[in-house]
Amino acid sequence: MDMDAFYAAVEELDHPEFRGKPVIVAGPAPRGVVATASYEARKFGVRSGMPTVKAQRLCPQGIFLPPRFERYEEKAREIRAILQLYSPLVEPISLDEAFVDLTGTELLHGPPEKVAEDIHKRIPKETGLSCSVGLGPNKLLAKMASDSAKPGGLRIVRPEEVQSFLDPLPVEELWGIGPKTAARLAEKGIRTVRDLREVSLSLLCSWFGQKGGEALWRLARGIDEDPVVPVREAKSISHETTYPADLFDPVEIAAEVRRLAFLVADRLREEKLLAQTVQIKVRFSDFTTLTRQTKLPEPTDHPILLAAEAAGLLSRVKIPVDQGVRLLGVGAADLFPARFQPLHLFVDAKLGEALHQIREKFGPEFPKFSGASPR
DNA sequence: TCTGGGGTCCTAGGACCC
DNA sequence: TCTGGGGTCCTAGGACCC
Repeated sequence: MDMDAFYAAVEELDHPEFRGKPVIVAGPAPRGVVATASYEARKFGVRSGMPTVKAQRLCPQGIFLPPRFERYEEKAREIRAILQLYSPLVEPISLDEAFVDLTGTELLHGPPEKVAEDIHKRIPKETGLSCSVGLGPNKLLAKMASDSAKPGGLRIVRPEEVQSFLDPLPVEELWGIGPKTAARLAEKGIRTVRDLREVSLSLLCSWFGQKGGEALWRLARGIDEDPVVPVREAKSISHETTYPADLFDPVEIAAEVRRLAFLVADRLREEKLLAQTVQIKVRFSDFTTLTRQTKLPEPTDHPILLAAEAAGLLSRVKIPVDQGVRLLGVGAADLFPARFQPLHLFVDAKLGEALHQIREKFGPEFPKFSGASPR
């Protein structure tokens, strides 16, 4: 199940005066990008991922709105609750998309075809938002079926129809084939799924490696054994910011890294997790991007420890003289449930706890990251 | 036109060990 | 003195998805 132009549709729901107009939910120009464009806006060529400034040029009469994620999350919860009436196996892919495993639900809810129709009618009726639904023998085909039904449709792909459904599609419509892989395939004259299916497994592996080749071979045949998994453990948590203007002051850059590390610490604590790996990401004016990571002796959620590690990683990065810093990011990986109190051998655990409580009470802008604090 | 923020998974090279 | 082959862990980068 995949919601149609979800963020834009929620805005139209909340602002009836916007309905039928080109609504574009986007980060602010000049550096923002389009998150979702309504179908009305798509007529002008506006697409998600497109820089906001370009969307403004293509569609000057567009209604440009900043995202309101909390509101979208509210609607997403309503939608998930509906899906969960039909199966306990609901796997959200994002706020606006989810897999529902209907295996074995027939006695309770009737045949999957009927359930798909039910969901397709019920979600718009109960949430006021349009959705597309795809039914297939596995996740790959359900996903591709719903894509082919957009907007507002329902598509059923039965096992015997799999190849005739996939064959005429361009390879880039396969879930997992992006622009790079599509371009490499096009160089070899492979444009449709049928073309791809005619390439032998061994040739694909010689081009894309063992795993890559096998993945393409299976995609072309609609083979997918991935189970529907209702709850996945997070593998990493991160925060990153693209600055309205590039940063040049090393003191300010370091202060920003510490601020982001504190945000990551907040989230680790909220989710009751400890991290043993700290990562930073730096993107320069020319868009070159690098990452540094390090493994800690023990997992932690301590804001000062995490900030110190992140700052240490930053000190390993040589910022070219002609480059400013466009983006900074801090991430945590190697996550463990915080079942036991971490040892915190070197930094007072009570200080970390106090910082967490201050930020809970007064907000994440505390303490001030002036850039003046020493490293 | 100039490229967000949050993720996942894969590859490749080097260190280290047996 | 110089040498294999395999495995694991760590790090950096890249492709892809929403």
